[in-house]
Amino acid sequence: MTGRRNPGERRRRMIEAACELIPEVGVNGLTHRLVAARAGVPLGATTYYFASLDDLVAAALARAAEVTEEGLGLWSEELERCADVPATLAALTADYLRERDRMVTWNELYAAAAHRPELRPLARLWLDGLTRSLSGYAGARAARAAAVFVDGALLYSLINDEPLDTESLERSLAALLGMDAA
Amino acid sequence: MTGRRNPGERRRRMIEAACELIPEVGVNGLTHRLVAARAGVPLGATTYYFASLDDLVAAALARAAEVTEEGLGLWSEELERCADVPATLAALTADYLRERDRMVTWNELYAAAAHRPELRPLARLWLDGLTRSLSGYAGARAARAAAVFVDGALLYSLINDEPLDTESLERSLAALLGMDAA
DNA sequence: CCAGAAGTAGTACATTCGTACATGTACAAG
DNA sequence: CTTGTACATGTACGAATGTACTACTTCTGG
Repeated sequence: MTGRRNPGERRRRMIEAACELIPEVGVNGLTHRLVAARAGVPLGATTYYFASLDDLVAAALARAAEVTEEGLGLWSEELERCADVPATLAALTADYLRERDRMVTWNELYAAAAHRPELRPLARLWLDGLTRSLSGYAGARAARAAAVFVDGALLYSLINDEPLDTESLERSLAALLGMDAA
Repeated sequence: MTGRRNPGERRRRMIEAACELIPEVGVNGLTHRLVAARAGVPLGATTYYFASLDDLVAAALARAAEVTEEGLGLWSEELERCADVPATLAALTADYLRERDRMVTWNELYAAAAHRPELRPLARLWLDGLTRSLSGYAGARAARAAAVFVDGALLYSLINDEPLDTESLERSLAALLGMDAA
């Protein structure tokens, strides 16, 4: 059923292969041949299913954004039923920062979006979504500030062997989310 | 005097050209020919002065880091003689965020460092330096948290047309820097 | 003045790339 | 069965790239 003749599956495999490759070689390191080899499809398939390499890259980044949005839904649920929002958010962030491939992929998306404006809405999904999730527990400014801090922590984890510890995250997020009260 | 025969000058010009090009085409978009054309030198000069393209890129990123470090010195001085640290830091950051080319270049460095560990010390200069500067006004944790937030704001400015406003920055930084007191 | 080193510049080459294309295969509709 | 259409695949090609190389010029130390 998932054999040769299966357009949807093939397309999905190539996007998945591209997603795997982005953390390894970067967005600009992607090539048709690399994706084809990883996906186990002939070179021609990559041009048959994607009008250009940019399209393939965009599809892969869109898929990565989709995965991130799913994760965001889980965060929302977790935050909703927890007692201590800053502590829970800190714990979620700490776990997240350990998934290095996701961090690298997301930063690649940021870098790509900096050069290609059409990718910016995609890049904004995470920060805007997190801000919206946090809006239930703090003012608009505080929610956005906390989201910005989480993104800063992402960047930090990229270039430091040890990401920020959970306690630092918790204290910082508590300070930011509570800043309207002060 | 700065005419044909002037090795130091030529090297400097090529590095400067590479720095100019990074915000335009990205680190991975750099080529010998692009740098040579921008610097106004023949192609051969780029391989005569740099063992490989990676060396050229590394030299350009090192130069960008040098410029950033100089800017950091100015921040330190400004913070030292000001009355309100969070407000001053917020104002400095707001100005900084408007220099889009610098933001893009710095994010390119982060992305490059994520893939090439030897660049990480370079990428850490800014965040570590800022943390050190702020250590005079808050605890180690708070100083680092504020620096991380500033980096988050950098990322935010990359993908949003309007960077964070000064007031948001000030409130957030005040909350983070004062979090030990709470 | 005169080697040899250092710098300059143009060109060549193997490789890799994105993409086009010709050919072949499977399958649904008539 | 025939035919048209979507899918599959191998190959080809022009363009661009990193780098090596050769010839030439300028400078420096003896």
